[in-house]
Amino acid sequence: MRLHRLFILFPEKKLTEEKQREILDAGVQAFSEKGLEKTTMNDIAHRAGISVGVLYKYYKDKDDFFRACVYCVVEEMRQFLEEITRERTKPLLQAKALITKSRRLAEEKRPYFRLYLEMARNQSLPRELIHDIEGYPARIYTDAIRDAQQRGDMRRDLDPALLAMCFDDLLKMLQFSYASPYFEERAQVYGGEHALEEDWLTEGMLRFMESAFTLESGDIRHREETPADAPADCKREA
Amino acid sequence: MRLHRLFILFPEKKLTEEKQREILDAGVQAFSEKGLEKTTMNDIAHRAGISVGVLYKYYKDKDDFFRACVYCVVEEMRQFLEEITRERTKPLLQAKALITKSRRLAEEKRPYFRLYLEMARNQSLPRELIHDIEGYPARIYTDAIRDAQQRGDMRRDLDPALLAMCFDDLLKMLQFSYASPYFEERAQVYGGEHALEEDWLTEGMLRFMESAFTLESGDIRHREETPADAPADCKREA
Amino acid sequence: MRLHRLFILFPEKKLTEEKQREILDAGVQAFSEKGLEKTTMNDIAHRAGISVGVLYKYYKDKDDFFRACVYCVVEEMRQFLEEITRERTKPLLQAKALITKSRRLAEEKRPYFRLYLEMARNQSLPRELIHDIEGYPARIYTDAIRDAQQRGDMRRDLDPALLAMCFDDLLKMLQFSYASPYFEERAQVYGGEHALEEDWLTEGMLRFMESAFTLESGDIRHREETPADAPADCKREA
Amino acid sequence: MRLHRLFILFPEKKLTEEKQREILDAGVQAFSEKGLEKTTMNDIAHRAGISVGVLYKYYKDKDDFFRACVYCVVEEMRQFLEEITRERTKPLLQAKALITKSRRLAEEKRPYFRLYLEMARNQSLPRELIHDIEGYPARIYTDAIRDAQQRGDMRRDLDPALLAMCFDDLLKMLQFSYASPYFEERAQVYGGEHALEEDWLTEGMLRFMESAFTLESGDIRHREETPADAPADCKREA
DNA sequence: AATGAATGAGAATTCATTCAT
DNA sequence: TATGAATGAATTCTCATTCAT
Repeated sequence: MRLHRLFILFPEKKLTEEKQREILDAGVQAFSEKGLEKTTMNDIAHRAGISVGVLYKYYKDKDDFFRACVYCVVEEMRQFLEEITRERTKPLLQAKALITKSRRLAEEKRPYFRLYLEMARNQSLPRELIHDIEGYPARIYTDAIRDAQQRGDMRRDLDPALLAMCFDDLLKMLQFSYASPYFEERAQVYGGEHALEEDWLTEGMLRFMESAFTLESGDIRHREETPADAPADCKREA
Repeated sequence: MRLHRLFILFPEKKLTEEKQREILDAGVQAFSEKGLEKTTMNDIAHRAGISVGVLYKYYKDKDDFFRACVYCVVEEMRQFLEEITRERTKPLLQAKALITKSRRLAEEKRPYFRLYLEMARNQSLPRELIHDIEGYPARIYTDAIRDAQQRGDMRRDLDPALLAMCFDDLLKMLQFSYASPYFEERAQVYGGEHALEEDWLTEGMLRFMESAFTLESGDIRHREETPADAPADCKREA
Repeated sequence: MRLHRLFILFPEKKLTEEKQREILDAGVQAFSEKGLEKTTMNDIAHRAGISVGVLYKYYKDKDDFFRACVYCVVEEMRQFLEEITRERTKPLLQAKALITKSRRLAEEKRPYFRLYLEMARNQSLPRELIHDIEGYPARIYTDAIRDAQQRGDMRRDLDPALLAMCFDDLLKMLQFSYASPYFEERAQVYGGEHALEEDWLTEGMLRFMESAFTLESGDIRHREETPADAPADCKREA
Repeated sequence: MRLHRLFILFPEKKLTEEKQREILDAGVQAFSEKGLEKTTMNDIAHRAGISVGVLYKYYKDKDDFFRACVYCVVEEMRQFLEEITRERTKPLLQAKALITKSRRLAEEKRPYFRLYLEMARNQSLPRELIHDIEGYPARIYTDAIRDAQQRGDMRRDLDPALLAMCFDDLLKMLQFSYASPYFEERAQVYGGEHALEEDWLTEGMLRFMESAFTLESGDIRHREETPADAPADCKREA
């Protein structure tokens, strides 16, 4: 009621909400571009079209603001993960969707993933925050994998939590490859100039995972020694 | 490389070579502890037992010194990799050794891996440096994998370079888990309190890789649906 | 004075008069606690339960408001002095009352005296303001002393204005001792832990003044040399 | 020895000592002119002909520097007091010298006494510092007074510590009158335009003290009531 | 060649004051 | 008229870099 009246009297107050968003976006952008320390509060204020004073009205200090940006990004990622896992298809299909869409997300929202790296190196991050951030995907992945193991869709010779971590390891590195200049370059060291432009990385990793998470040692079939001619689709110039 | 050059510049001072080492060590330590920006040149000079003036005699500026530290670490890692791959055992055995010893290395030389993370976020790293750094392991891994594929020891349905990258992805995340506070905590989110102390992570990842890199989709064997009782070795307390 | 003017400006709002009082009280409190510069306009507004805008409606700027607070305090002190000197008893009795009641006033209204100190250090105080503030007590004291001199109740060998000033000097220091943390501590340096709690300071100063303002050099009586045993009432534990 | 060699090798090092002095002087000057908060570190650096960096090399922060200035002033005052009390003349003569020379000191070194006022209002002064500052004069005065009481040169009806405090009260106000614009003006309110230029204040207070500290109530002599004509030397225009 | 004091640009943060609502 | 969000100048403090000794 009261809120509604306020909304009518000061419809601009809604701008504040929007402005908040704008400010955080400016922060994420700036931090991901230049890093925590090289980004100045003035820079952020300028990008957001506000004065530093506003920044300090909403946030205690630079670190507080940085953490808010991290939360913002983490929340976005959680939503991304939620959306994909909402539709209760087979875990393997979900994983497939996750990988494919991660690539697009990482390309579109590079700052988000760079901010992740920026955060990961922060020495003063409270334990709880880390659990907050990693807990959700950890649970989602582990549960899905346990589920798949029970259905017989996934290898059962390993702790589901470990498989979940390996999955996230690979997914994270994939995302970094599309978001961080360093890991981008690294991907090209491995996959050549077009490693990221074409489907080399995404498709390749997808296919790697498909069997890596499905087959267990016991599934091994005897293979007769074969000569150097590998199948066409796995060849590539050095 | 750099070290060699310096040695030539001041050949009369055998101490210089040693001192250089000390200075770089101080740098690696400091940078990995506090990050590039939070580390001061005075701090480094103090740790190395020299004056800032010396620092600026050997290195153009802070960034130049940081890069030298990175080189130093990379060089160390290269040697580590070289040592392990020198003895021409089977690639799979080498991988095994790499993983097991990586853990120990990461624990003993945490600064090295933290410096890697610190470096990876640096936006102003020249392409060439990245190729320099990642090129060596990329080549080693890819060659070894191609080799193994030809012998039939490794799945052939994927580009060796891609498999190499996946391998390095997992290895890197493993190393980070033992070296970076953030990834340490993350490992515990997945594997519980003792994820790092016991062999949960190292052993688990090793076993994951064993089949992940060996089996290909075609190897799939029909498995009869099994009930909820997973094999003992994949169970874990909640 | 000022208060009167404001009352005329907003005569329709009886509340304003009261609010004014509240605002000034908030100011006096804040300024005396944290000093002129460390007190913020927001702080004052918050204490007074108003918005900064109001502050700037009534007062040109922070300095103007500070001066208003000073006036307020000075006015209060003037009333205090007026009340005591209204009843036309002997000057010496008035002085006695002044000292005794000053102590109570200083303890109850510490902010008033601290604000005095805060004001006394202000370099940009207009001459007139100082004359305004000190003129009233100066006149009262001087007149009373001149009066007492004529009656023979006070030493006549000195200018009544000078005696008045000495009296005010001692009175001020007494007040500071009960109101300012620094002078409080100083009193304890002289009189020990309980200098202020018991009557050491007040009573002592009263007795000091009694003869100091009464006797003149000519009154000197020959005193035979006496040994170390001072009279009981001047002894004190170490 | 070593110090001597250093002195010869780097005679400029002595400049540092001198520079220290210059810096503190600049600080005392600035703080006493504009107050603790209104004085900026840049201002001080500028006055001292150095850069802010130097200030922060020698002193932790502004507050630390302020305290150093206070110590510097206090030390100076202690020396002043020491010099005067060194020659073991009669306490009353020492008091006389103290008052006379205080005036000159206060006029020459106004900043010192203004800094005292600036310090006295500081809320965060540690107890110990206050005891440090006030302890020395308190002891000197109290001892001298006790001594004089035993000789019969001073009134014995009061605690020597209390008399000491009254003496210091009057001395401090005298000093303030010559050093602080506010108390200067106040002195003129009492003593007229030339209160400070001529000897009205100094001489008057001296004569006031002479008997105030000498005579005790018991010394009172009966005085016959006298008419309004006070002695010439105590008259003054209003 | 080594030292480390000095420099001063630059960053974080505060707060008096304004002004749109 | 009252509000209090927004502004941005000013201040403290840091630290890469220089240079006289």
